[in-house]
Amino acid sequence: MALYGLIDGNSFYCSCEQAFDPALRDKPVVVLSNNDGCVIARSALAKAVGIKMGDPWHLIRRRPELSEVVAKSSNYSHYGDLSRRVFEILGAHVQRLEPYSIDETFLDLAPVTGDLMEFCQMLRGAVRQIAKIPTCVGVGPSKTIAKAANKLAKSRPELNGVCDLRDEATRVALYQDLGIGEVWGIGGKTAEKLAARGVRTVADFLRLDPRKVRDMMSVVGARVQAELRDVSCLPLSLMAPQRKGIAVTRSFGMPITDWWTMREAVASYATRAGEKLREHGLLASTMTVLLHTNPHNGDPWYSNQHSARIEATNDTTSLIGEAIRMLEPMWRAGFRYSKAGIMLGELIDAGSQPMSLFPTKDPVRSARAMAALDAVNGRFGRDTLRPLATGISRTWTAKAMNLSPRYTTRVGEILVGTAY
DNA sequence: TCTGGGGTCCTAGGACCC
DNA sequence: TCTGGGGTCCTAGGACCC
Repeated sequence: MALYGLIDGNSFYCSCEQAFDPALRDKPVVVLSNNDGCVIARSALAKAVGIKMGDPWHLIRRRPELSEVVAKSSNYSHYGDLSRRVFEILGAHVQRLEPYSIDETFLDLAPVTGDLMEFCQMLRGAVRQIAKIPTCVGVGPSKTIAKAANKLAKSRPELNGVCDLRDEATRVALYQDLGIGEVWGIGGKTAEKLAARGVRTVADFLRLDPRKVRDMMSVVGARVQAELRDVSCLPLSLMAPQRKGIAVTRSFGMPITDWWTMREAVASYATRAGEKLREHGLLASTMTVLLHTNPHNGDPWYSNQHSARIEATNDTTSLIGEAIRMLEPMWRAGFRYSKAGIMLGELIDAGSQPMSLFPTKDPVRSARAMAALDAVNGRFGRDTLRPLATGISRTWTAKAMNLSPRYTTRVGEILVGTAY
């Protein structure tokens, strides 16, 4: 009988900062993204004062009631070191484990003899004592159930950090109240779709005909349902799979409008991508360069990406050369399209949301929008802008590459300042 | 209503995860 | 002024082939 455990670090990045600096342990702590832009991890106290994942730091720091909050810039090499340490400690007690992310790993608990709850508490104690990281453990007959158990262990203090869902009657009772969106593999979109059909809890979801689930949610949903029904479909994978892509992407704190600044940035991303390739012992045979303007400020935004087959390499100079070659035409086009987008917004007097006009069923608005579009294309060239459901954009794709990428290097998701 | 059938390969887009 | 970064998998649909 399969038996899985899932152990993960509580507020992992924050716990790492607190492990490093004990003075932070009784404070609300957040860890910030690149450029200290937004919150990517919150300690329990930070969650308690209402800080949400992704909250922009520049807004939080202005609120007087949050003046106690300590913010740390992210330090991924530090977190990686502690993560390896935690996995080492666990490996000393569990023969088969599958690290799943930087802060969590699945455990094969089937071979454990004796009291399983005591064993899980022992693991927690070892990690807390040696690595100074607090953890929670979920236990169940499938990975998905173990994930759900882990979540419950976190949200219910009376469980003391370990939640055991081996017993079917316990699960059935819990599924009555467990929101389907809480389940591993069910995201916001799917939860919305299910809610529209009156499916809100795991219990509701398990009542659905599996064929209907398959139709609605593809094999992914079918698998989730089976796993929740105690049919384990996701075995433990002991070998880390080969990387399929490597990405180096950054946004800037300020709009970048100078070509040489952008060129240098992309060169440094290509350099970093080369380092990662060599670390993994890989060559890239396809490269993608992405670039977009700030999508948050209400202006029409520009987004573009270009992929090309390249001669398999992990050489820095070659990667930089390819990246710059791809970047250059997109950079020039970005200015043109941004200007065109702004002109369109002015012409249709749509304020900051011209994209919401396309497509529209209102014939008057539609006609006005199309007339504006014609005017813009008259100025900037045919087909500069075309109506799309998701926004004003122009895709630039080389259709010549008909070979399958073996490994992809994506270099640069770049914020270009809109040029007026 | 019927329109050949069965493949492969590739891309774009969507959804999800941490 | 200031809004993350790095991944995976699945599907639909087009091009192409015999």
